[in-house]
Amino acid sequence: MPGKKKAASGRLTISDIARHAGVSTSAVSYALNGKPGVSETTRAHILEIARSLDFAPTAAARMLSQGRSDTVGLILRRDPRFLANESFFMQLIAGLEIGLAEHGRGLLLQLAPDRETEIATYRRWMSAQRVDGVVLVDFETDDPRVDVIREIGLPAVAIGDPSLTGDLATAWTDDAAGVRDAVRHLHDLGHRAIARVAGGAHFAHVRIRDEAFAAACERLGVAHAIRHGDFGVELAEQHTRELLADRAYTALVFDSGLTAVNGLRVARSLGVEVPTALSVIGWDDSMLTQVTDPPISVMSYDVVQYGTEAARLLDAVLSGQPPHARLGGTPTLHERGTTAPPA
Amino acid sequence: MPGKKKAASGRLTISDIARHAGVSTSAVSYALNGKPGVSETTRAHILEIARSLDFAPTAAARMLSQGRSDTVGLILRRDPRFLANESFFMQLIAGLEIGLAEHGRGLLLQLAPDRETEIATYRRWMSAQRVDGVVLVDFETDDPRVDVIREIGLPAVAIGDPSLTGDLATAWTDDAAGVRDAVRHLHDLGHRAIARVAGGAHFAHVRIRDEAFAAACERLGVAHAIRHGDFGVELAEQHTRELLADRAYTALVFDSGLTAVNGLRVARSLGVEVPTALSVIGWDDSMLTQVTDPPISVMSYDVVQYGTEAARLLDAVLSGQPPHARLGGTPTLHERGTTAPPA
DNA sequence: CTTGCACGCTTAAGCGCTTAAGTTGGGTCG
DNA sequence: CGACCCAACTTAAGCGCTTAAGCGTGCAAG
Repeated sequence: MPGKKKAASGRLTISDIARHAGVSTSAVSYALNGKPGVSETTRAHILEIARSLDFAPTAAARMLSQGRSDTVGLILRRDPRFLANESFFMQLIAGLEIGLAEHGRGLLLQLAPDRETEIATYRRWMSAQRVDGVVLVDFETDDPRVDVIREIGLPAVAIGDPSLTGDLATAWTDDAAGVRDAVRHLHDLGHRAIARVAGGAHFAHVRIRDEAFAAACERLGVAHAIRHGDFGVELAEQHTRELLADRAYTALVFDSGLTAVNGLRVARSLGVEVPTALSVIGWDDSMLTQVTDPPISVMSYDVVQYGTEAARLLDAVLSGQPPHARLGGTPTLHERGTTAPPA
Repeated sequence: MPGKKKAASGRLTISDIARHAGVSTSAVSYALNGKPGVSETTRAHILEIARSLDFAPTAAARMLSQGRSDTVGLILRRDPRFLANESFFMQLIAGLEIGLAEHGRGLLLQLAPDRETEIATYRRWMSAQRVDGVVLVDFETDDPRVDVIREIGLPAVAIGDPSLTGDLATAWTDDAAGVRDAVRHLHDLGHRAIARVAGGAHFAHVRIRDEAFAAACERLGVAHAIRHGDFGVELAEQHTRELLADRAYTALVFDSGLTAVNGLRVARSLGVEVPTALSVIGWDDSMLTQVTDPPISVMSYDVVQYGTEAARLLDAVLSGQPPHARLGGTPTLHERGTTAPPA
């Protein structure tokens, strides 16, 4: 009988495996971690025993001695009920998971009510070594997190435009190119007056789209207007009504799927037919924009893939590579039922 | 000058604090954890130093010596692109966070492609002590996880109907009561033939709603039918078309918000006016059902609150209380624009 | 004036791993 | 044939915390 000392009081440890295999704990450690120090036959023997006993090394002990937690943190700083409407984050999380899984890392998720709490949590995570790195989302202009993250030296990858993320490693999408495409397409259809119903102006990606939109319109000689809201439907609805009041614009470009759907409804309630009297383009592909009648033409890219790229970038940072920017996707126009030549 | 021995090579530890305060590390530990063993003045002194140095004890070291990880695991076993459409999960996660935060616990999130991977992850988490407990969602009839969780002794809280979760602590919503309400309301309006466009039949909550629906209809002498899909729009659309083909039913009750929205569109495309010729009720409140024209009447409850209750229940389990069931909410009908007396 | 004991603190052991630094024993080479 | 070396292990220290046990001290009770 193998066990002779400890009566297996509680949980399986590396020394239980060592005893069963008749070797020292360090041999087991070497074997388990694929490091040199044991012969191949011994290694196989140890692995077999570990497998048969369903052994997995205690995470905390590894963390403590290796100084790594194999965990990556993500803080979402939005109202929960809002978040739920943004399929973006769920897809992003899914993508992150895929990328993180490649190195066996887990994702620690946290919701924060405000910026201060978010930053305090990064500090706490850093000093407690709770995570090896973090993923930052929702960048604003002059985002305070850039400095904080550098100050505390927390490895991070930013999801946002490189113009906002300072010296952080950044996964980005070329929103500007997407906006240019949308405007060009509408122009090609014959539209000469296009308005943009945007999200919160403090979001940097909104500003970037704003600029690209204005620039593209001007280059093509298209009349244009921008209204800023907060990604909620109330403000977007108000802006849509205003923009539609004098029928000055023949196309509306929205900053989300939700606001586009709402805009479609508002237009119809005003007696404005889509797409014959008005073209509508939304942002971000989701079921939401596909179940309307007609289904909404949207700018979109593969968010899951984007998340995976971000995770890989973080992995590069964690393995010591200098931070750099990586393109995670370029939005393209998916034409469905809400884009057509103006009346 | 305080520091005299260690030149603070790397990270701040409890002994740095001890040195600064002129006490032993155990005194610091007692002080930090609010335990007896130090005088109040010493405690205040230590806390002040820790605060000023922005010290937080290394998570791994605490975990190792305490045998707890202060982390709770959640595995979502759904297609990412599907998940994104279910605002339910984001709201649930938000609620869980709120409840977990009450005891400083974090949420480790994982996506699993299939049941086997999910179960394997629970085993791994358990033997690695990666989490203190888990939250289980998406129960099926004869769910294999009930036995596995008991077998490995992983503390858990189930989110689902108590009839499915065996001896697990369970947070549930009284879906049956909600369905009864919906049927009664439609009956009161004058409807005498109601159909239900349901989600996947292997989901237990779908079965529970099925039974409550059939029972309620029979008690009231209402003709009824049920079609099972998969929570996707394709099947739901097909079923909606079939059910509407001979105008046998004057009301349709859907199992989600998405399918209800889609159903609304399908009805309209068939020339069936809502709510004059057809009443529609959806499930789960979300922006989605509010931006349609007319906005959809839904059965819903506070999912965030539900999540918080679940987290508190898990806390009870973790503190040794025997598992029990806790009602997290009862869906009620939010009447909006898609319910009216039949023509 | 002793005994006792509660208080406030320190000492030291231990949580379960990793890994640098030995320690063998067999093969190689001069 | 002895010196040497390398592969294959073991020993032991250390990661940073918690906590049981120990140890003076001061004060109340006997």
